[in-house]
Amino acid sequence: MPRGQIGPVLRQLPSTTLSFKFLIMTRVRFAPSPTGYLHIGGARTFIFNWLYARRRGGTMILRIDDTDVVRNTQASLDSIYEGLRWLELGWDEFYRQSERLELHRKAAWAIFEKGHAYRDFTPASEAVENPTGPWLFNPGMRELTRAESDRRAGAGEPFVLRFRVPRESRQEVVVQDHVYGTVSKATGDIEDFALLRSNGMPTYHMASCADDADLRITEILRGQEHLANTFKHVLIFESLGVETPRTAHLPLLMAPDGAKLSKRIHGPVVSVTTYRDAGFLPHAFVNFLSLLGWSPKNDREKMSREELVELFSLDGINRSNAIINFTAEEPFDPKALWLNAEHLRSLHHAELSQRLMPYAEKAGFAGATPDKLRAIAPLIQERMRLLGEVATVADFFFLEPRSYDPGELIPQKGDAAMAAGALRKSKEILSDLPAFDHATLESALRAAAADVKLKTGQMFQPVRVAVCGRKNAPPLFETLEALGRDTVLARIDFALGLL
RNA sequence: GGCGCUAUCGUCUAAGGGUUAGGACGGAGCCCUCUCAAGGCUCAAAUACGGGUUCGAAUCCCGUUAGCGCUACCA
Repeated sequence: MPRGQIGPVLRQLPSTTLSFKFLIMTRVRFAPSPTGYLHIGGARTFIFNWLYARRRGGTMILRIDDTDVVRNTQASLDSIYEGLRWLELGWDEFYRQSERLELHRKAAWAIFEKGHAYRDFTPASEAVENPTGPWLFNPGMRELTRAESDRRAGAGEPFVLRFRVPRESRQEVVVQDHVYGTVSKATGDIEDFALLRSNGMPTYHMASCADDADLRITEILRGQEHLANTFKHVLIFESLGVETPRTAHLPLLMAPDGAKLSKRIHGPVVSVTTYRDAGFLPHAFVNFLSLLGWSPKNDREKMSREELVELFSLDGINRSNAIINFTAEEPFDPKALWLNAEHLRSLHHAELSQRLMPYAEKAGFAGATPDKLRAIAPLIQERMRLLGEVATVADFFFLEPRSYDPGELIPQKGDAAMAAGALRKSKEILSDLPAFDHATLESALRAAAADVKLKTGQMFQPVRVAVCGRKNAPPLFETLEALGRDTVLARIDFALGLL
């Protein structure tokens, strides 16, 4: 069983007595069903729950809602763990609904015993549709006497256990949602939903409510798609005789076309692992998602995990859906990219190089070590938006530039002779320099440029291209220093051979 | 179809009766500069529509339109 580590924020909180904690302790849960990969909407729901739990000094629970045996897959479960672990947030308690079925069934039959549920023997194939309004219940089943119901069940006839939604008088089910305020629905518009399937498995509604009650969940933060379900849940909680947890429904994350995010339609961009593989920093990703549907209301954008915890409040959650921007060419929201770049820039060189290692290896940088990456970290840190971009930003530190266009060596308003002249002069100067640090290099090369009457740009470009294989690169002198004299001279020789 | 929810720059959002409707990303331009970045400055860009209420509406009310969700023995 995977364990989430408890974040440092919780450990910093003052400890309270057990009984005091028990009374006010906030308990929230993220309850994915393992029927697909972890997508960014799910990740955001997890993050909001986590932030709320940490803010309140409460408990974050991961509960796998796996009551749909037909659609559950191990691959999906693995993908959820993988995605959540990458977030580096952790969780405090873990449950699987499939291990708690007896609890759910007991709750369902308790509702039945109270007369708030009934057996429906209508075969699934005979379900009737109501073209003019909503389907509410199958005919003849609500009225079955208890004796008749018991007899048919005893005879082995399959049935679904349904909640008996009150229909005698007009009633309203009222929900006080933290985000959407007072929302109500007439019982006349709520169908007799299922509690137990004919195979004896609890439905989502039943399992979810029974577990929320048993786990003493205090607040439910979940996607807005569940807002309409909440009326059913209130009915269940009331029938169970327990208090309904307070709900806060989150506005949904949508695709740029306003449609629901879907892997089938929108591709891998909706999967959390895509962000990881591209080189997002977990806390930058958390920061980005936290800003979708929530605002600290003080114009803060870049926030550390600790700042997010400190600032998080249910009051800052919006009611309208948020669009996450991506295109076929650019799979990541520009703001996500910007935030990641911001967080990348504030990393210590040691941590940056550590985080860079796997991406350097993936890029095939043979000599890449944490030490070497650390040495070049200051040169590439503000030139990357994603860790994966190390492949294109730092290539020449590890691989010999050989395939560039020799024309690139020729500076503005110059010719091959000028480029060759600049390179020869540089080679001469660089060979004799007593030291090879960037300050020495800079003054020497500037003096050399004046010496041969070249503008600095005309002098430096040939060297830069010879050494980096392209015109756009990190600062020249620091780069030369990092590469070392032998490599630099060899590359200048190679370039001279191209001219 | 029925029910529920939502509507501020392209996107994320702030303002909850009185603001030149603010910020950020992205875009454009300028500056800095050995290139690229980063940074600094500037510009363009929004209250869906129609009615009310009010001295005054992005803000409150009604309607329209649009979008989203629920309407399963999925979650």
